[in-house]
Parts: sequence; structure tokens; C-alpha cells
Amino acid sequence: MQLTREADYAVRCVLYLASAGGRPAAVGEIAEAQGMSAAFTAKILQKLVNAGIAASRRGVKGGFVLARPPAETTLLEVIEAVQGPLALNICVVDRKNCDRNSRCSVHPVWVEVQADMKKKLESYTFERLLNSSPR
Amino acid sequence: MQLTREADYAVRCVLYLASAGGRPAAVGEIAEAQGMSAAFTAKILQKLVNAGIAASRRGVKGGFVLARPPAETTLLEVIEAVQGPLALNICVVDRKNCDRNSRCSVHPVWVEVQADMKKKLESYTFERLLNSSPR
DNA sequence: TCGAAATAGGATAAAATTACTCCTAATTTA
DNA sequence: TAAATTAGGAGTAATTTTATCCTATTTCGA
Repeated sequence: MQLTREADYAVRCVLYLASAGGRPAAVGEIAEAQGMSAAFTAKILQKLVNAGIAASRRGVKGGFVLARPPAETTLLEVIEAVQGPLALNICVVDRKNCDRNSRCSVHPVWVEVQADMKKKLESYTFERLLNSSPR
Repeated sequence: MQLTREADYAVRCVLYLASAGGRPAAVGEIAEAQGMSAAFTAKILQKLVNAGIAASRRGVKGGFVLARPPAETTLLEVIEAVQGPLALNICVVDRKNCDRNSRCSVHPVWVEVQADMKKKLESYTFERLLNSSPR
């Protein structure tokens, strides 16, 4: 029931890129600023690129930038980019793990709680996060 | 970000005990009814007893019952009894993992999302779950 | 054109957590 | 006293998390 370290780092990466305002940032720079290992950070940034959240440029003067303006990327997208789709319980995402005894009165609750979470995480764009007062 | 199998099973155990209406149910009976292994189910029931959610009676004709009426046990309690306190991110529960760079604009979001989840899970008592229509 | 700086991606490994099992002891009833 | 049952400690297997390392590829600029 906990965010992985990877997801936490991913959010911090995007936050960093958002505050860099379009200037390409190299893995080393991002990792150092956030106190994360460079190799692991690189992996995470690759996932963000594959998800279309960040874009990369190779070679000298290369680095990472956001693929879209901060207002168009949400917390949920970033989390799902590295963790895969949010799933509170197996049965929510894979119904066949649920209906073994054909009636399960908790299933709708998992569905509801998960939908709430998604909605909330979706409501936070990185623009909103940047503008919110720190601490 | 997912419920453990243990927590899922725990909920099913309590649900079973709630529907048994005060009659003691043995581990074997509960496990079989829910398609769970007896040894693992026993461990989970012990945690529920230690948390004050269930009560046990040893010996012949022994078994488990709910320690309180279903209306007084919530989903949150059961989940926390086996998984420990809900924690969306380390920094929510252990602030020192967060303030390394003294400003973290996502922290309040984790706190908010977690509080929402807790509130929702707390609002579901087992009485409410029993009375809700299956599926 | 070459070398340095950077990302891309595959393979692998260490650590932690999850999901269990097994065994022995204690308790209760008939 | 025998059988049925929970209590609890210890151990194990599988999976997931959290990385590291190596090689290839791309890009820039001298």
C-alpha cells in the first residue's frame, strides 16, 4: 500500500525538470540535486521518456526536458509511468481473482477507493505543484 | 500501492465471522470457505485476535468469533491490524525522509491522499458491508 | 574525423518483503 | 486421558524492489 521509491524519485525528477523550465538537465545533475544514485535515476528517466512525459537529447549538451508543459502532466501519470497502473487489489484490475465464491461485498469498496485515489492524483498537475507553497 | 494478500484474506475472515453471527468458526472452516490455506489463515486470525478484532477459544468446539459487533469494526482497522499503519509514502509517516532539501511541494499531497483513503476505509463497517448487496 | 559527453537498454545482483509452511506447546471439552 | 483446537516461534520459497554495471549509440565541437 505504499508508493515505491522509484515512483517517489520519478515525481522528484519531473518536479526538477519542471522547475528547470525547458533547459536540458543531465542525469548527473538531477540525481545530485535530489540525492539519488545516477544509475537508478537514469533508469527512471528512461521510463518517463517511454511514457511520453519527458524527452531526451543524447550527446554533448544533451539531457532531459519535459515533453509537455507542466500543466499537462499529472501526478497519476508519473506514478503509473514507473509503477504501472494503480491497483489497490488484484481483484480490481483482474476480476477473475475475485468471483471464486461469486459474491464479494468488498469488491465495490476497493473499486471506489481506487477511483477516488486516481481522481485526486489526477487533479494535481505539476504546474499546480510548482505554484503551491513549499512545506 | 497494493493491498497485501494477507490484508485481503483478513478482510474475508472478518466478513466470514460477521456472517456467522456469533457462532465460533474454526480455522479449517474459514480457510476452506474462502479457499485459503489453513496455516496462513491461522496466522492472520491470530493477528486479528491480538488487535482486539476477533476473539478465540481453544480446544474442542473452539474457534474464532468477532470481539465486537460488526458495526464497530471498520475496514481500516482490519487492514492496519495485519499490514500495520497505512502509509502512502515513507515521508508521510517519517518526516525526516522528506526534508532533505527542506522544501517538498508534493508532501502535502501524499498527506491529503492518505487521509482521504483512511477516512473512506474507516467509513465502511462490517455491518455496512454485510448489508450491501453482493457483486 | 575523432574524442568526449551524454542517453539507451540489457543483464545481473543484492536486499527486502511477501506469502507462506511446519513444529511444538498450551488449552479445552467430553 | 484423548481429541480437537488455538498460540506462537522458526524457517523457507517466491516475488518484488532497488539498485549496479556494461556496452552500444548518438551528438557536439575542436
